[in-house]
Amino acid sequence: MDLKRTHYCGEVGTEQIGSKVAVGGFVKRNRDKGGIIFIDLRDRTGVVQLVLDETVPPEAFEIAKTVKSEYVLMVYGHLRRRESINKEIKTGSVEILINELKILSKSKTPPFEITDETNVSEELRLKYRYLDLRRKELQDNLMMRHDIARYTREYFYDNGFIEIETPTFMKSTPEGARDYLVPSRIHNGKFYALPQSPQIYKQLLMIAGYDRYIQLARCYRDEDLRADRQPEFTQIDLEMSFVDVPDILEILEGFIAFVMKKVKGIEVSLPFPQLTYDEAMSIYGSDKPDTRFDMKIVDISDLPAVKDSEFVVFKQPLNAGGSVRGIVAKNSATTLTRKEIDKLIEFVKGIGAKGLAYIRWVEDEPNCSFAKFLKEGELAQLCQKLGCEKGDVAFISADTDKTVFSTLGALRNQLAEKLSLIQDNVYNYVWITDMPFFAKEENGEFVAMHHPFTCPTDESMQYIDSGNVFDKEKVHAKAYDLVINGVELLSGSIRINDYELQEKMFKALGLTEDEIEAKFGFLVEAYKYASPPHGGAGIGLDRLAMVLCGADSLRDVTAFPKIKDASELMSECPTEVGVEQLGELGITIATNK
RNA sequence: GGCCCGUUAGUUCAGUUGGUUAGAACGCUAGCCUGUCACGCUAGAGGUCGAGGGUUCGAGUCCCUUACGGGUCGCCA
Repeated sequence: MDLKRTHYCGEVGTEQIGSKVAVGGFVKRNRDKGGIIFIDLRDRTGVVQLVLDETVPPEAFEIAKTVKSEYVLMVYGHLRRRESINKEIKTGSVEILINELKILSKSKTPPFEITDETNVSEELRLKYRYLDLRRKELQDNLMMRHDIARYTREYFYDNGFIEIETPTFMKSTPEGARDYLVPSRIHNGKFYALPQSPQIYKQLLMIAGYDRYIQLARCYRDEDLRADRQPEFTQIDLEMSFVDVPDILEILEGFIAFVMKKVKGIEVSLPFPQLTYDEAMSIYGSDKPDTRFDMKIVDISDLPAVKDSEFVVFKQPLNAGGSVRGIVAKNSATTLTRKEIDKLIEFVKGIGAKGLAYIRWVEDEPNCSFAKFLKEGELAQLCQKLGCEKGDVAFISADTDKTVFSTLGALRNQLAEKLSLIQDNVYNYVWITDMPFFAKEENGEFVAMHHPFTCPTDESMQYIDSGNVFDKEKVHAKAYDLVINGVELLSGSIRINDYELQEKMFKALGLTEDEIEAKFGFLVEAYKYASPPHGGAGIGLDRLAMVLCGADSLRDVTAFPKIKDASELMSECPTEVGVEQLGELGITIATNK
């Protein structure tokens, strides 16, 4: 059988009129008019119209009558101009007059129609993912993802990076995210871990002198999913020697600009703005601020109306070392009715706030939820400080700094969505630098905010072994995140390349000598053989694709994604395995639900 | 693990204070149709209302439990 195609469906045009063509594809639609039949044939490039009338061979006409949606056809014919042009599709001015038509494969009636626009439930689409993937939207997304991967390699190869594959079976080091474990058959009772990132291996590559490394690395984290979090994902992983923070930011900015130019045709102006972590938190209440809209947080703790207030909601947090801060939603007073504001208050309660004070200024006078605690003129002062004018609504949060920031940060995003403050096709970039090294757990223990190999800033060194526990909160790291439109797209740092400092940091994190030796002994040992200063980053390829495709979920840029409980609706994995298989691994299952 | 939302035909949905035989559109099946392209026309099939229990003379509708899906918090060095 001759299956050789001369063209893709979407690639025939007026230039080929008169020529013989052979195309294959899926039937999008069969419009049988009785004496004339039109079939829309689709492949990954687009759609072309086939036509059969009394001039074509009767066998072909008879077969065409039986053709249904999603059948796979191979057709041969002549390309000709259409009588009436369809401006909606790329190939709308031509059609193929059929000589021969073969049904290569028949299809059951699909559970949903394969259309460009769909409102079918995602559950059904994921169950029949191979059908969903026939749709243009997903094909376009996966093509764009392919382009991103291709230009990523081009950019980094051209900048002297070499691609090296690191193991996906590695030693489990249960710090941070939960590892996916792989049992060993040969070593019963022992386990490999799948990498959460190739972090340690790439550092070893710098010690080995490979200087500039890149890998499109599959990474795995056994944590609960979100729209922007899959248990397995791809990281553009890179590491460079003989660099400090500015050198790495430059290379990374260049990369983003290159991809934006190649994939989206957008010129990006460099360098990107930078905010320290502390600035980002106090201005936007978030370490991944969406800077496409303003709505900055204003600290009003010092105003007499707040500082000297008898309002217990303000008084109590201030006495406990917290603060009172607010944001203003401009021109929102008519949209944000009392009912809407109540909903927003419920929303912030859901994320840990005790409540929310507000000033709503619709008519001549502002309406304030705590007016009875204000003295003459204080409301005007409040409004002035906040920047709240007629037509605006101001929201005020009073609590610990941490809660105030998370409340207003989340509220800010919520308001932007409610008030449609975000334009399409706008990309805003911001570096977040000088991250804290330690994060305090609820039990009071300190863990590494980034990872324990992150180099502290020069100014922080004095606090590391000062012996004062509170100094730990002052230690900042040479770590940076790039945030695009409120999405944390990449994260990186300069690493510690001095084994003595590394041991010190491990100890500051509460690891004993024995634990350090057991978990990271080989890494500490490696650094004893000298290492150039180095650092790097991991760029979320999936998230980059999500942002560039304008998708809301990683599922829309992943061919076969997992759902919330980390299972796959199509194959229904994970599944149980037989006792024999488990026996070989020396595993017995203790509990069955 | 907590909280919130959803589940009615193959699909997307409607379904009034609880009241006769649960509807529509698309899809599907059959027939007709020589310029359609969201083709058109005619006819037709298609439902344990997610599951279980309860209240009631009577439940798609009210209550409880549960399953499944989504969002979010915890979690994600």
